[in-house]
Amino acid sequence: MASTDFLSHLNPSQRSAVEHFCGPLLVVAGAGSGKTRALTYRVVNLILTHRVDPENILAVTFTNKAAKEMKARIEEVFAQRVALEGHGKQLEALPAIDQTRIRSQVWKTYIKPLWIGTFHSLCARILRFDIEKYRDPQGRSWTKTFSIFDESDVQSVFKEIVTQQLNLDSKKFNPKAVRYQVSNAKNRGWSPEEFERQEMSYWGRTIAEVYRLYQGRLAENNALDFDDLIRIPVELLAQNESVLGYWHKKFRHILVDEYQDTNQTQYDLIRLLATNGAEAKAFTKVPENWAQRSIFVVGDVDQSIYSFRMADFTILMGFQEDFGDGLPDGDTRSMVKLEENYRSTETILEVANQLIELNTERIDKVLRPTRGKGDPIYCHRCDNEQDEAYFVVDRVRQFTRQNPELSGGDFAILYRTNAQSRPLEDAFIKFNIPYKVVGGLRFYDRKEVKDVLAYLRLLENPADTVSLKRVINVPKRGIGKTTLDKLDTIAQQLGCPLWDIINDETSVKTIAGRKAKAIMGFTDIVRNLQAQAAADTPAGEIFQGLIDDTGYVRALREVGTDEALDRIQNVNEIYNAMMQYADDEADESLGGFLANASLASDLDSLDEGGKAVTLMTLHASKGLEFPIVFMVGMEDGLFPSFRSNDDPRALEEERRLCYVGITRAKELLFLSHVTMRRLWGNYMPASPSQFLSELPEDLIEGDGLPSVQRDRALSRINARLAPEPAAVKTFSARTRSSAASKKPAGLKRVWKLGENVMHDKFGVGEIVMVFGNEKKQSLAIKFQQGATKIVNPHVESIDLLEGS
DNA sequence: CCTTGAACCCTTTTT
DNA sequence: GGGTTCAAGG
Repeated sequence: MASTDFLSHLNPSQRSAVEHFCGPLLVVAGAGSGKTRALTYRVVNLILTHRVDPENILAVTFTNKAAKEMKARIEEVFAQRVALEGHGKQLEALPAIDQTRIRSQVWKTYIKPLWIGTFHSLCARILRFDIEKYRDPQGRSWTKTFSIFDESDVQSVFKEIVTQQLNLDSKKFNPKAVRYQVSNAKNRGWSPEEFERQEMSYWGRTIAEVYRLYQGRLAENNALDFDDLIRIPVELLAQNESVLGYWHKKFRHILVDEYQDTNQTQYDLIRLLATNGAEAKAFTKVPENWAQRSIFVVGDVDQSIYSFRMADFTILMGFQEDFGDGLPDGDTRSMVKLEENYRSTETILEVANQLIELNTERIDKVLRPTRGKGDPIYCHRCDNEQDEAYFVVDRVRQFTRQNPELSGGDFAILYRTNAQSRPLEDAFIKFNIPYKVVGGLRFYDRKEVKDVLAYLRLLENPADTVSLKRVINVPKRGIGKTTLDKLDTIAQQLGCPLWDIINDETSVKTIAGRKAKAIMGFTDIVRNLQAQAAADTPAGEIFQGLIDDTGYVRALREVGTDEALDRIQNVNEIYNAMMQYADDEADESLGGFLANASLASDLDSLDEGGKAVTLMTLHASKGLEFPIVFMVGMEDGLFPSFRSNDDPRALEEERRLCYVGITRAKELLFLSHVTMRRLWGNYMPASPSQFLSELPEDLIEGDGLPSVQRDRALSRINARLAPEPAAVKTFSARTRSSAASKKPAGLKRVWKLGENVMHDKFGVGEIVMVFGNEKKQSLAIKFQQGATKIVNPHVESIDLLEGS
């Protein structure tokens, strides 16, 4: 077989994306159009056909999970080839020992040298080589053993600066809001000074000051946050020609997935690497520049859902101008569109297409179905979130009962906010159905895991005072706040890390008096373990020593509660994670493991197709697919979020998020909303999401859309799903008089201020505010019962009262 | 110094 | 409703 036989699995557009060799290429890839396949095969093709050395390839993925999958798929292609060429057989037909040998050989030759990962993990890797060459504008520097602060570390630093160091009014300067501003500034590539220039007010000056102090704090701790992980390489490449030259020369072929979700700094990084520092346009103007080099980006503007962390899809939209030939679609050689969808039924695609067409900021593109029509979308209206959870569980049970080939892993429940998982979890527990929540509390966010990791970080990086403070009295050693404050004050006055103070016997004795012994007990343990770490002892061995010496597990065992035993389990799990990392990456170093752990996310370990039903946010679902998808909580204010109320661009992003959710489904899609939702303890009325009224009615069944006749809905779904007796009876759909009395859609009325109205649930009220335009109105109504509510007249049943 | 209970945020979305 | 933070008492 020719060396390009693997290309036969591709359609013509995919094939032209994969076979493109040098120069720039933008791949506009709709949901489910096989872009992962295109990326994977492109890497294979570069190596096989064009003889590109794997170590010259840089592929940026959006999640660690995607990186892992991509490596696995590339490995699979190569392993099959070696089996065929070397043994004349399919890999599976060979003895197990040969399979293993082939795989490990392929891994070593082709996979390990590839640079595949997220922006964050790849940058962490670059920094572990080169961070010591970096100086920030204040002349500060970091060492290779830098810590990566996670979000909660960062939050606590901000809180300390805002409320203690600067003593600001936390009403006006909410530490979280300030942190968000600083993060945004960093992702735009703004220094504190630049921020001040952009926001010339007391507010702006104050944020800039916090930003300055925060950066100082990071430097003192020899630490970086997630934003710095990208920002510092960018600054380093911009300030150091030889470092830039090295990486530019190394990464000849750059691939970026989910390009619509890159932000300014990430773009700068890619640009610097690709062009050796030149502006994109200037670089492209000289064709020879691209002689042995390419930049290949894949994305879909309609799936841009991360603008809250400064992702900017106009970067993708500018690619043609930037790197490309800028020619129209028919003539361009620097853009390919993948529009054939292999994932979903025609119905699902039609619904998705019609929804997303309401957005104004897009690249024109449709998803063409390749599969059959499929079943209608089913939209259900529930009384409250428990009712909704039971609806979901009910359907899952019925489907799995009637279709033995289905397992829990074929179902996904998607929601807008993490907090929505609770009622769903309760229902799954009650009916004893295995489920898995993605996101929420990460493994690495658990207290006991953070404690152990803080110890480990301290071994690598003694300047990490945040970690030091976390563990100095864990388990309890009688080192309290007073003692710690005394030591900390001195350290700050001397401008040295806290560790340097407590590591000096004399100082400790002077400052801490009778607590000195407790502190020295702690420093002895840490010093001993640090020596091991410095001698490159494998991470696993250090971990064991740590657990023994600190008595961390012993203390938990003494507590003896179920919770404590769980924690011991999680501590053991860290060891497993270390072994796993050492295996996967052939790296036993503590530093490697720690960097990896800081960047790990819950999604990485998600096992699709397992027994457990997956519960997650719509954001987390990007890139995944499931045969059966439930989108719950389709209510105004929740989805779309109330924060997008008066911001059209934010609303478009919510709509894209809805589009992402819909296009996850392969076979069946369920939508649901509730009439009453519990918020901070008390029930609030909720009206159906405006997105529901934006979907094509003729493709949707069920009692959830006011305009859809219930009869038709019930007949179809009930015909397929036999009714469940007993336990599920309490939540089976019951006739709602209000649903039956709904006005037909299309009868749209322009509502005016001051009109008196009758609402079918809340009674008589007066319109006190009108939002939106004639096409899409929402009303603030002050009801006689007292409450004022914002309602959507297109989906709520409202009548005008005579004489108003 | 550590435990207890009241006050107090909170719900966008995440590498 | 629920998890975290902060003050008072042991």
